[in-house]
Amino acid sequence: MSPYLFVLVAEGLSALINIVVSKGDIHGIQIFRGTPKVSHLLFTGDYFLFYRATLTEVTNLMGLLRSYAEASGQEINMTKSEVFFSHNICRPAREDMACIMGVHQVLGTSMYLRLPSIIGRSKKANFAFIKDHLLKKINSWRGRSLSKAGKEVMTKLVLQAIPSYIMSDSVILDDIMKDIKKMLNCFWWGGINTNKGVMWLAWEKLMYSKKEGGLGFRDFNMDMVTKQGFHMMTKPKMLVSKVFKARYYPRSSFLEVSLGNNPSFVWRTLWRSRKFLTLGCRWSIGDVSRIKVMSEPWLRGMNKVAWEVLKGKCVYDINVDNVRLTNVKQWDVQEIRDVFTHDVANDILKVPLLEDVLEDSMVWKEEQNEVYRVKSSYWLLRSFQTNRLICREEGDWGSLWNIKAPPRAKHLLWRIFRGCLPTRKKLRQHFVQCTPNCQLCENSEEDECHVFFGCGTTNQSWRETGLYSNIEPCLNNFSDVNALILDICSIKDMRNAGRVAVLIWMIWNNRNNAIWNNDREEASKLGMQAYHT
DNA sequence: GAAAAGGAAGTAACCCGATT
DNA sequence: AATCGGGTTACTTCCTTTTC
Repeated sequence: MSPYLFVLVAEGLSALINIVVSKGDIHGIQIFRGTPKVSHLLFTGDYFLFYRATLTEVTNLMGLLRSYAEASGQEINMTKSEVFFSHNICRPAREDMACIMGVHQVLGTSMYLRLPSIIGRSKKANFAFIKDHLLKKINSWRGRSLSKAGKEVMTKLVLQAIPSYIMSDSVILDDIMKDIKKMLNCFWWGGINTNKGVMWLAWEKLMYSKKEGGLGFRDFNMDMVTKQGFHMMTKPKMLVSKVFKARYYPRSSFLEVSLGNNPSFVWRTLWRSRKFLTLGCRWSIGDVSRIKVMSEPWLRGMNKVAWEVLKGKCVYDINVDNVRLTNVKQWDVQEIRDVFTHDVANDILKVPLLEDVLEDSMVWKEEQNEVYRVKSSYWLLRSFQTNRLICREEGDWGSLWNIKAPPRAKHLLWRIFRGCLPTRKKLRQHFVQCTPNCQLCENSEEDECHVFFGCGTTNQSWRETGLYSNIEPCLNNFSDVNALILDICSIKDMRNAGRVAVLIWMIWNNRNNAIWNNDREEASKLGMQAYHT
């Protein structure tokens, strides 16, 4: 059945339930005083019904479901349904009621929408399934030979998307995260049939952005969680927002509340996102404002919320309304200058009071449309972490990725720059047993310089393409391959740079074919191919 | 030889029920 | 509603082993 029909029919069920609830025949559950009573949650074909575990309510519910089935013509499959009882219902009572309804009892350990429905103490075990998913996916792709560029797409679009669903409302444990990164790194550096191989770079270094010399793999976990926090603040009318607000911060705002007692796992996660929200969120001030001056982020262009105060006696109690003229939407300049230090006062006066903002509303300052985006949040958080481990690798990485060449060629250049191209010399440095000499000419040691510029065949192919005139002067000036290639890539003519990149890739490809498949191309042919790509 | 992985042990955090 | 404590689980740190 089409999903739309499902929704239409479900509306009917929802209405039915509402009627019965309002008559008092069935009571929804309330997890806390002040939270809305929830009697049902519907998600496409899945229905969650909540009610008291008494015989009358059970029979009422069954009657309701029967009339729904008759009216809609939809059979409810009781064998596929499950019931979960609270701990304080004794065993015989549970069995009786389950029997009346004709459904299984569950312990609550099952999964719903690919998420564990109850998260207990051993989260490691609860979330271990993520690793299985990933492993399956990787295995299903093993055996196909993917270029590094292909693997990049695969990793970014497929593999990292698997945990993202779970990541959107729970922070994955470090241990599991470590394993995931390990798996991805193995996949990245591994060969066709095996995930083994020299891991030339740690995953953390691949997570640098492309401009910083990495490949831009990301970990969005915290940012996705923060998105939920943003929703919680900006959409107070959503059911979840209401429930969480009533349970955890009934009298204060989301940003200033303490963790509270008996916090749930999800609340813990949301709660942690506050400090990241304060980095990118700003209040837009409405007509009547309850924003507390000291504890809420509402100033523009300030990284810290706290500041120095002149007459600091009760600033913690005042809100924005107190430093504003009544009736007119303007700052009370006199008052502000009296209470705050000079700099702070200037900052305050810079905050615009917009006529068309009626109510206080939270906006995301990193985006034009002021709506939270995981992407901008990621860069924001990262910019705050720069003083820690994250530092960029030296080099002009921008020009590398801007070259007009197929991605596979650019990836090869990147590997050369990063010093992780498995030439014989490099392999021996990593203590892999192999002969040191070039496999094509067997004259000299195989290092990058020799492969791409020194070897007889390659030299010839440079001439064939007519690019030799470009690189010849460089050969004498630079001793370092990186600097040489970089110089060629930064020449104005992007088409030429692209040709150089392609030819380099063809040379490397030819070398690999020669070594592994004993299949060697003529230099002239290489040159021609590179020229016409 | 270097980096990653594994192990052990001590410490912090957490869950959850009991208590008032 | 809030706090406390017992028992687990997770994290940290340091060290050794393994792998290429």
